[in-house]
Amino acid sequence: MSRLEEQNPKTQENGKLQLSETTANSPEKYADVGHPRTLDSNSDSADHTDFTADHTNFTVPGVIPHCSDGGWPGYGRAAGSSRMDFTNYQFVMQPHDAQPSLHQCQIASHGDVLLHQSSPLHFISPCLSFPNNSHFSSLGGHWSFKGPVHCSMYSGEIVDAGQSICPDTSDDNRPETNGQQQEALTELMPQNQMDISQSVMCIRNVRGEMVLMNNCSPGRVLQSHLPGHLDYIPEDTSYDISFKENLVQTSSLRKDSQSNQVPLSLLAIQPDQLTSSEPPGSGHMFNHIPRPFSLYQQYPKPVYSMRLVPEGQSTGVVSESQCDSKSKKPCNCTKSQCLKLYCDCFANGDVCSNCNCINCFNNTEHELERYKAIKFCIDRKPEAFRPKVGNKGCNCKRSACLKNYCECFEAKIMCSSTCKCVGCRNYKDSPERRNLLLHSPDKIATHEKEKCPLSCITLGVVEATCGCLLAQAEKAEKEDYTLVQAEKIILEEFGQCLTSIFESIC
DNA sequence: GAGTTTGAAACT
DNA sequence: CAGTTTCAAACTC
Repeated sequence: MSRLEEQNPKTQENGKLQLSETTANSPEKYADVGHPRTLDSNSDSADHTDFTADHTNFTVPGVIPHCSDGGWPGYGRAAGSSRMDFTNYQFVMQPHDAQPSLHQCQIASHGDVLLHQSSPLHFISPCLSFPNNSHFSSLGGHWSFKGPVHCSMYSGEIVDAGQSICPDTSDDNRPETNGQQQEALTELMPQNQMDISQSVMCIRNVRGEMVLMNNCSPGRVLQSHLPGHLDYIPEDTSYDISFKENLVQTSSLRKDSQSNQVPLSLLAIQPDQLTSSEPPGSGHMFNHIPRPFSLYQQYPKPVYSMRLVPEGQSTGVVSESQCDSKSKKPCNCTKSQCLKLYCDCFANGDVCSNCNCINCFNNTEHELERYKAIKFCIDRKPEAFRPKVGNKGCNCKRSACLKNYCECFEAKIMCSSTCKCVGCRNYKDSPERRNLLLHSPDKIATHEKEKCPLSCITLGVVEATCGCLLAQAEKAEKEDYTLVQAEKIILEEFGQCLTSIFESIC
């Protein structure tokens, strides 16, 4: 339930609000903008890439322009919004017939995303080999959404392209369990969906960030033999190396990698806003394991995290601290082996770390068991790892929904019509709730945030808006729009989204 | 820290 | 789907 709903209750029944159906982030609201999202990678549209004569430098018009002022003429400046800061960014490529140089960078250790059949968005992403017969079968040449974008998509669901970085299958250093692991992973993947075990995905997390994730084995070294590899390496960290490495691959969505065309949809990527969950030099910077998503606590550690909102601006959904892995509460499981949803770590897609659990299998040492447990949960309940709060509602009977037993209260949201609670006092005008908050200043701080008018800009709204913008970007690409034309329709779309949001607020 | 309460998850 | 059991977190003392 959105804050708008909370502010516009129709009736109150049995201590529970009956709410208006008109919301800023309702699926219906954006249903008309759920354009089919198809990137026709096979199309031979105009070459958008501008190469210099020596083929050593190129910029990607419409994707990540190399702007002299460090800015970006596209997103971020729309409708008077604060400009997202972009640093100069330039890809450097070698001629295709040049001896490929070697990049080495560690990439994510495992799969990060579990797709399930019920997910509104499915990828179709065959892996294709590079023309140089490299063992990298990278870069699905074609990707598309199987259906229209569901602008009301759940948090953490995949909303954008996934591309593959396929590891060296002859890697002798692969852990012995990898075969089993791959098998388990394969079992996890429904048909017609991309092979997440060998993939890089671009997803949007609950904070409105675009997050690329890949799925390789721990410590695996990716040796890049890309025909168009990156020589330009920022000084800072290898994260950016990884990012660019993958961005180049991700950018090469065409079957014909010689075309060097880059989908306009990659407009969403903002390289200088990358964040990483682990510090440089950690030696295991991407050593994390597959994890589904949840609304609270920790999220899949991104290999590359690209914010869609300017740094420092919250989506109003989850605070930074909530997402900080360091803030993850340790579990105390004793009987579940931390492989059931009783375990908060497991339920949140986290591996146990610094927990007090006993006989824990939710760790990197028991990946196979963990994979199977995840599969089991998803098989039984496809939405098992989806955000629960706001989608399911609580079922409290004795706590009046005013204690942390109540998931809604714990999540600092009011109960909604989706809840099945009895004797609920967790609604807007509840005297008990008000009294409780008055006597708990710490709770006031968090609960009162809900009253912020901007709180209606929920994750759903952000996702819907981003979906609309991406749809326009893809449309522009498909129809061979010029950069100016593309920017125009995207900005117009953004304006319409803002108008819709504004109208919803008012 | 031990015991109790609570509600979600798991099971039947 | 409903009822029961299991489980771990929240809470109380």
